Amino acid sequence: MARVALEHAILVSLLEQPGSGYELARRFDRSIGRFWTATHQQIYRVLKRMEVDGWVTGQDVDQEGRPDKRSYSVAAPGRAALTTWLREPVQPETVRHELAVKIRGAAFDDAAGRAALIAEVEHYRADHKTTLHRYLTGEQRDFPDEATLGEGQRLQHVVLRGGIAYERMVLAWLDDVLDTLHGLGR
Amino acid sequence: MARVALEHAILVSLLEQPGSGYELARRFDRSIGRFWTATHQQIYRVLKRMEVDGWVTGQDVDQEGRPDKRSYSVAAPGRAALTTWLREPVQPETVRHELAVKIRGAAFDDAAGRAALIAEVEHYRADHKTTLHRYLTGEQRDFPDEATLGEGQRLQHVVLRGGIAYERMVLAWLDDVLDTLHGLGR
DNA sequence: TGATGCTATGAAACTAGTTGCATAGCAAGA
DNA sequence: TCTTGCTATGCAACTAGTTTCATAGCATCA
Repeated sequence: MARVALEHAILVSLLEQPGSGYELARRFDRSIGRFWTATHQQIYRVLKRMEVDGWVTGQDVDQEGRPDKRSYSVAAPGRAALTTWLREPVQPETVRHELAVKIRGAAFDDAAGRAALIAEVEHYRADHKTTLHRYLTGEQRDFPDEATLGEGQRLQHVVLRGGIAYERMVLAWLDDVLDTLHGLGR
Repeated sequence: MARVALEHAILVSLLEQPGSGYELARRFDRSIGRFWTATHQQIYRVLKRMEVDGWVTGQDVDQEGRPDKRSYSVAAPGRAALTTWLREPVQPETVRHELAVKIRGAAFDDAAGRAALIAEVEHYRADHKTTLHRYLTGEQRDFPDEATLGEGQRLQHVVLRGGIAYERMVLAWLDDVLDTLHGLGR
């Protein structure tokens, strides 16, 4: 994992669209969540540090009908830091796939555990199916015509296509997993 | 991410085959690395904790031609802890995909940065191609005939098929990414 | 008016994971 | 003999990430 990569994910998100910690947390649950996850506590803490370092500037915004917020945008040093980081070598992904551990672990559990795992896999599959539909809906909405897209949008689109390909791959694999689990009893 | 999931990944690995911290670290770089990564420092530390907790038992093994080692195997409380964990709900994966951040970040860099990114993507692609070939070679070696496999092996195989599907998906997506990046200049 | 729920921010304590360094056995080859 | 390289284990310091708890504005509805 790259050092302090969350900072850089936040810089990209704020360059695409300035916003508050709360808004960033929601993006990290949605569009950015396709490739990065973070809790709101982590985001607020890192934003403070970035503001102290001069990477971002924050200003309080009065809102009607809801609490005030503090909106951030990227300052020149932040943009310079991002450029430096962009040119560093990409680190290999760190993989931590709990379900795969449980599948291999099922070899050391009994029939009841096996049944529980099948139920879990089905639940997990339903979640991924929902995610895929959300991505596809978002794709229709945000990228209807490739020819009219700007460069930033094309890059966002290709990342989204990665998310879509990932979800489709997962769904196909989970079918394989379910077939395998059902096949064990026989 | 599940709480203390590394312990459980170690339990599964030790149930499949007892071994030392060093051996575990290598497995986590190879077969287990398909779905979990950990450094040797982390593994040694967690193994100590697991031994204190009575989850595993370690014993020193004299070796000829190489340094002595401490080999661990799973004790009854560890096996019980694993069973409990196996039946807990699966947590959604936490995604941290640095390359995706960099691709979206490329919208805020110049032509030189774009060229550097293309080189990085190509390097990254070569790594994944190597990984795919390693998986396919391992599959031929370890799972030549599905009909003769035991239950544990079938479960290991379906996890490996997941790794293979993942690598194939990544390679196809990286081609899409490269096309997109090349298409920006025009 | 009280309950619910979303928006909005944050402190504190903890757990997990990384990085750099250190040590040592033993084999093979220059 | 010296160097290189793999096997084998570990400490210390640090950074990243999670969990729990707390606060407060404002809208809606019962």
